[in-house]
Amino acid sequence: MLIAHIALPVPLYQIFDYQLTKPAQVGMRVKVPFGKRDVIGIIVSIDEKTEFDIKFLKTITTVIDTEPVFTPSIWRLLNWAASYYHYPIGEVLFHSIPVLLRQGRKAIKEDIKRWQLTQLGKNIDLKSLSRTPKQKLLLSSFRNDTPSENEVSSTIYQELQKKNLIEQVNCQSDNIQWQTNFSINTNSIQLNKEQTYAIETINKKNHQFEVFLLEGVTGSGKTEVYLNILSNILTTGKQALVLVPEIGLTPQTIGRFKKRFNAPIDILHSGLTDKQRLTVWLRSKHGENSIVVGTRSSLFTPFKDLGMIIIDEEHDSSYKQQEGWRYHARDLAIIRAKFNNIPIVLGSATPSLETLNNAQNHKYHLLQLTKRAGNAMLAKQSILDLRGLVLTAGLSQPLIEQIKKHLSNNNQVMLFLNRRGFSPLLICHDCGWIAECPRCDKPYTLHQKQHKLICHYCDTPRTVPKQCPKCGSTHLMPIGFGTEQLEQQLEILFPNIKISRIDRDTVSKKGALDNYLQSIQQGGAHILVGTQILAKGHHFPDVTLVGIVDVDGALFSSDFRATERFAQIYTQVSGRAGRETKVGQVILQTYHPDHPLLNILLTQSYEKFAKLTLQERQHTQLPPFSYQTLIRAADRNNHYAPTFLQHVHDWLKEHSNNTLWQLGPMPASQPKKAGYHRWQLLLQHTSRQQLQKILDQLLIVIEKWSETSKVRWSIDVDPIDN
DNA sequence: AGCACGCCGACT
DNA sequence: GTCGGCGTGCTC
Repeated sequence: MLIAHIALPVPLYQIFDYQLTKPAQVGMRVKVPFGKRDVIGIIVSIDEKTEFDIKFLKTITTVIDTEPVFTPSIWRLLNWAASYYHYPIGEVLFHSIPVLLRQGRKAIKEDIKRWQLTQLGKNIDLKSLSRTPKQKLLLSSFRNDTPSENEVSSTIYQELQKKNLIEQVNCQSDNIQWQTNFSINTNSIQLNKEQTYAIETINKKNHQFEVFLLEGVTGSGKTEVYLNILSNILTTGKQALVLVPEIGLTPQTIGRFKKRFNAPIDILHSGLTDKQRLTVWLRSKHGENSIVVGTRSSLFTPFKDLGMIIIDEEHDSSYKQQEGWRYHARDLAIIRAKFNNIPIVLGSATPSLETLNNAQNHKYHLLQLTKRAGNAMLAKQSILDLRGLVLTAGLSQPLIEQIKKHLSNNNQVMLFLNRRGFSPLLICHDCGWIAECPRCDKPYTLHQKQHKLICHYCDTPRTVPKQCPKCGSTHLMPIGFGTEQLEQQLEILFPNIKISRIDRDTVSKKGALDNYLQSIQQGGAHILVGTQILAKGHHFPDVTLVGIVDVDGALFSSDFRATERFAQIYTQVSGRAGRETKVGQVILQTYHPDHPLLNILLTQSYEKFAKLTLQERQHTQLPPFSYQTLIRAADRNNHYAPTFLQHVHDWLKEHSNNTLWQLGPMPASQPKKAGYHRWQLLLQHTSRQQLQKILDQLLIVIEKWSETSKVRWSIDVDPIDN
């Protein structure tokens, strides 16, 4: 009797066995009875053995697929990933496929429907449609055999169909290979020596696994290098995968890709419907597109013949999934490239220290672009000592004077403040009561325009109280400042200047960011206020002054990666100030003007900072010189979670002969969230393999403990705490 | 994760 | 008297 071992979309480190009576292969989806319900599963292996009592085996209801949903290399990747991240294989497999496939939809392209003229439509006099000009235009375009696409609303089509002038017919999905018509639209951009060298080096080795780190300062032409190496891959008929950070999908960059290659390019962005996602997935699997550009989860797109992976802005933390299966898309992409034996290019102006370390050890091939295009000059950078100065919404008088100066030259000013809202605190002036989120025990942030208090930890809003609930006083004061207040102050200080605030609150509406960008691109005096969103990716050619309103928050954080993140943001930002003809200026406001990090960044470079910080990490045995895993646990009574983690700690201590460092159990960086008390235990080891082995054993025992079910626990391999 | 079973509190 | 709260246990 054949027995199929099935992974199910449940959070269990377990495979379920079923009788298999129909032909099927590993990697296919099946429908099976599971408890009282029917679920979709994926066949992980087929043989004749089972650990389970064979009498009680249920039988697979249906085999959904006619071929495996996973390509061999994705299959290998996902199995590797499930074991590396210690996450249930069922969840991993299901996470990686489009939603519609998870729900059991057939993995085949739907018949492509096409509109065509009916006999009546061919012969009817166009004049009869003169009262409906749009229908007339559409009909005549059909007659001229130039059906204009998207522009026409679907209702026009339906009207014509009602009049029996056009009809829908099925047509064979056109199987035209893009390779046959492939061409490259070369452009006139003159490559510099460094670019040429990078391109040649990568092209020389583009048939085998190798990790390239393309370290290119802002404006040094990384995209042009990408386009050139992609040309080379596409010319051989292979496909390519390009990963970009979450907000990095700028229309300009995508436009450049589409312009350059006469081949289908698919973009996976958050605005797609499930159906569109499935279509891209299928196209890619069947080799019908040349390039897929997308964010983190696009990593799991199957390809018929993948030839290269590019990770743009590889240091960006949005590549790390922060809930559920906490994988790192950059790290997994490297594994994927290795399994596929293809090159992978990591691009960044400010590589992560992990990646730089690998480059220094010659595990990665380092290629540098140090020249800014068109001889753009580096910005003047200076520290503004805030001690003893009077501030208005965080702005010192000297900074305000500088803003004035730049605006009067018809230039633009960018101000960074990594804090949304009006003020991060609302306090009662008479009794000191603080408005706190009861679920998180953290102060609410006041959002004045929305007339709401919003908890920035769990996102729950509430109305702003008119009175202090403790003493009844009506004197409630906002303390501290965020982008909203900064914007408001700037409107008072510069009444005739355009001001755009760009943060999560203002760009959440669809198209809002595009509108802002457009208005900014038009040029002229303009102040941009924003959080980190502003730092990423966009080109603001007329910005000549960048002000970092509050750097101290980043310098004195308990997270050992905070300085790295600050250095990255700072470097990216200062790289954006000024262009060919205009010298830029960057001003940092701080109460700690002598902080060594600031001085290294100002007088030297990100690279120098990175080298020094890596040395420090080596001395303190922090990543990348050791490997970490975070075990989290949460409960409602603040008792089960810490005791559970204490047991984990004790068990590990007993079973790891002192080579394992443990920190905790301790309250998580956000000790209470959405009604749950959160605890964590940090594990650190100098050997990745050893740590993996310990985790393997740990999981087996954790699963057996009865107290485990009393907590919500999770495991985070290579954590990046936010 | 679902889903059922099971045992205690406040309601048409 | 029941409806429903969520604690507990199980799923081949």
